[in-house]
Amino acid sequence: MPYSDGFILELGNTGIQYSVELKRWAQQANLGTIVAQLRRMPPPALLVADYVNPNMADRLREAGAQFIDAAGNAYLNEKAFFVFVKGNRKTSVHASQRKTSRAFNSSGLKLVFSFLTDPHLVGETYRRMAEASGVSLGAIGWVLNDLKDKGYVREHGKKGARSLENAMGLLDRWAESFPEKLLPELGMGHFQATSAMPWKEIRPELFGGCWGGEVAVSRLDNYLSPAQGTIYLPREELKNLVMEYKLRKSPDNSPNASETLQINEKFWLDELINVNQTPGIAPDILVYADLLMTGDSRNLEAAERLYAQIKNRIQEY
DNA sequence: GTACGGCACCGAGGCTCTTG
DNA sequence: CAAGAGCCTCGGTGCCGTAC
Repeated sequence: MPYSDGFILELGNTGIQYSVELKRWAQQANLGTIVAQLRRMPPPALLVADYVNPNMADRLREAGAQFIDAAGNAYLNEKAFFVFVKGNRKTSVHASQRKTSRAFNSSGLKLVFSFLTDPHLVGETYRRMAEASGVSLGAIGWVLNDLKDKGYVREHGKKGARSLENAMGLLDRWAESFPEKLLPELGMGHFQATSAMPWKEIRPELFGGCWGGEVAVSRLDNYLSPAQGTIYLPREELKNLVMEYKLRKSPDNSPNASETLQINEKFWLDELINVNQTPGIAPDILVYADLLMTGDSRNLEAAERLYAQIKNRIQEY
């Protein structure tokens, strides 16, 4: 039985009806996204995945997110029953084979990012999209066809005018794939700042960059005081920023101390995307993805408020 | 003629399997 | 268990057919 955006599953004869979110894989990086999606569904909500690893199982349980997977792992916690199973191995039989999805690979994610930042771009030509997103012309067609298949882009009229459909659903898919497929390509390393709260001193906008994550949301939304800084910066500016603020390279596995900065490549172009963004602050959807990725409960709350703002912005189109 | 979208080919990178 | 080879997937380049 479908509801607006998913399915209802009734469990045996218990009379309990779950809203179901289907995930092909459930990796740690996606924890925040998954929990946020489940919270938005009519309770009780259930994650159905092909495989949940033991670490992920613990974290989902801590977050109160119920799940079952194809390898026999589960966390179900309703008044009538309690089930927690973890540690069953993934097998090739259980894992559904990965279907290649052009729309949510790194080039697709860049293009979708441009669409969500400026929905008008969907109606432009392939060449304009390529220019604005930094994705090659040849890749645009693949991504658009995939988006059409999945129902996120619709063409209408003889002229083939395009528009975004279910933009918030697209945002969910984007925020979910971003940490896994695009972010690993962007990381330029962790750096140690000289002060304990480097975001008070460092101004990435002087180098064409901006703050993401907690620092960004703290400036959009007074509620959250940042604990960790993420900067998006053009790759060629890294040396200049490091020299200006006397940053030291620290190991990638270093603890999340407040003076530790994560610096990522800024993959979009301000001039080409029509962004109504605050200077020095990353586009809202990127901040949203950054917050979800942490899985931290205060960040999830901030992300929910940001989600509402993004929804208003996109619906104005 | 020009701008547009589709498509085929190619190179790079990553993953997996096998062998020592 | 480690290292190397091979395969597969993905994204980019560039060309071609078409429509205006």
